[in-house]
Amino acid sequence: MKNRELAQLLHEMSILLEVEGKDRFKPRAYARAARAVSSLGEDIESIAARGELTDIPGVGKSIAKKIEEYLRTGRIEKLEALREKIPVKVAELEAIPGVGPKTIKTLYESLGVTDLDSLEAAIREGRLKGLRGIGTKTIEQISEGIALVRAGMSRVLLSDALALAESLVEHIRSQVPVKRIDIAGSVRRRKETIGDIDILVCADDGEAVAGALMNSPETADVLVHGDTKTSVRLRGGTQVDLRLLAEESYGAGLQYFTGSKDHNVHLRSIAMRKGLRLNEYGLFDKDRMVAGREEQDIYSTLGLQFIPPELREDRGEIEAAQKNELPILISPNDIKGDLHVHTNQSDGANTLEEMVTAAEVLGHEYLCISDHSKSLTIAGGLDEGGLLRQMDRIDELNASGRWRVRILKGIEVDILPSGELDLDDSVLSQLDVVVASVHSHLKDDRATMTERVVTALGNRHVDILGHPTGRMLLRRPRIEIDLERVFEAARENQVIMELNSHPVRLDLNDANLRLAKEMGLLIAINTDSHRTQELENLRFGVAQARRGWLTAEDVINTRSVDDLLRMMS
DNA sequence: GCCGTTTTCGGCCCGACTGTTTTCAGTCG
Repeated sequence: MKNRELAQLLHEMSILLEVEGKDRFKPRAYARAARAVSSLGEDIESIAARGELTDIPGVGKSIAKKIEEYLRTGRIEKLEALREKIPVKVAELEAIPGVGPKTIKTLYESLGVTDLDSLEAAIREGRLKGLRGIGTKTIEQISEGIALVRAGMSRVLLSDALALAESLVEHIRSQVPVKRIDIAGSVRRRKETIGDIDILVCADDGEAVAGALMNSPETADVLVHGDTKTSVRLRGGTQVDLRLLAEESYGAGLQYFTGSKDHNVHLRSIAMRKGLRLNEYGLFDKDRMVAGREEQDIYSTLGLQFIPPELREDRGEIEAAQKNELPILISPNDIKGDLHVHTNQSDGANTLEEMVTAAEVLGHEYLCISDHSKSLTIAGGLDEGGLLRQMDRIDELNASGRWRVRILKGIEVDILPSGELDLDDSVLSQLDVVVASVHSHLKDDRATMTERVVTALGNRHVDILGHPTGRMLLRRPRIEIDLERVFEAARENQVIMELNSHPVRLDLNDANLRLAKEMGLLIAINTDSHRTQELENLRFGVAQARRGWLTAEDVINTRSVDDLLRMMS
């Protein structure tokens, strides 16, 4: 996938153009194109091959040409020229909170600052003093910002952000009476990683609410404190924005601060076309508010279905809502069982019995035990003999009547570098569910890895491809693989794609899921649990599935155990 | 540079907060 790199290049162009300062709107056009490219569900190369680059919103003739140039040569001449003219390390400087294009321009033109080191030197030598628009406060803020960037202040996992946000909401509730309080922003949209946390409140004593946040045990610093907005930094480095909203504007604020930015811009353009004005205080006809108290009123007044937060990325959800064609998204209650969990027979922490008991408490109808296979020695993978003994044990437990949960026999079998599976077909054929996964030789090149996985999918015993891209959020990138090729092979062989619910994996991602669905594939939402508590991670998998536009129909483990086994046989 | 149920030209989201300004510019979301 070259999408990410291309998006970065387009973004860099937008900043450099802004520093150049010739045109006020060209930088915005490049920024928009960069965002559009980064949220594509498909390889940019495939779109280019079909000649459909200008179908991407924000990409016109000129940017399409530059994309083609990049795909052909790996470079964009115009960007190279800009870099030559303005040799600034945009990504480094832009990461400093409070530093944007204009500041970068000033620092570069007046002081020759091009990166963190030269900026730090300029501060040390006192050369920032006296620059127009930069006073002692700003210098201090930049100094602290440099330290934050150096410390690698980064995004956090959705699971961590959600836990923090929920505990802050509880803290505020316990301190101050509130009429309404909600988590908004990317946490509400359930993005896989989170930059900062947004909390919205309607309360009689707004100052007390802000105080509760500023004094919370998690709070390290107060960044901003005004009448309607307070921002703090938590001990872990995560920023929290608290906004106080009036009751009659609460829905409009919730809509506005949930985002995404692109969704809101698009929504506002629809309002404009209807002669209305939309902002965080409401939807207005001249000065008269026509919606604002409830979020759904904003959408209905604009002639739209209510759009679930997980879809609000301006990836077609607004057009679908206009036509009344939004999918009925899967919900946690639709899930009837988990098809990928480990026990202490391989690298899990709990016994088979403990895992089944925990699944029963969650109300699962079935649980498939799928420990690792023998080549994954570090995880204590099972060989054929060990697996057969586990299967006998499962038969005994199912027969014992101790649980309502039906235990299914499975394995997470390694896909070897050759594309062969790690266990003999004669044993695999006796299992209910075979999950096949790549755990080794993760650095195979794209062609090799694609061939390897496609070969594995050709084994008739494989039911599910486990964590198909192998990525670990904030830790390691996805494997190099042609997903479309893999999806085609999966369709031919009737293999199901896993949506691994572990908060670090969430693999497939939202865009991949949508592509898989469009290509007619079924998805299994599994937890890959290694301990009983992780069975509850289904919550994150379902959220990701919703971001991928999936309905209950698209997901195999919304089926009863009989239907499930029939579909996988 | 992009885009169009007002437009192929003339617009381009908008408000809060901060700092450095004596009336506003820059950043952020």
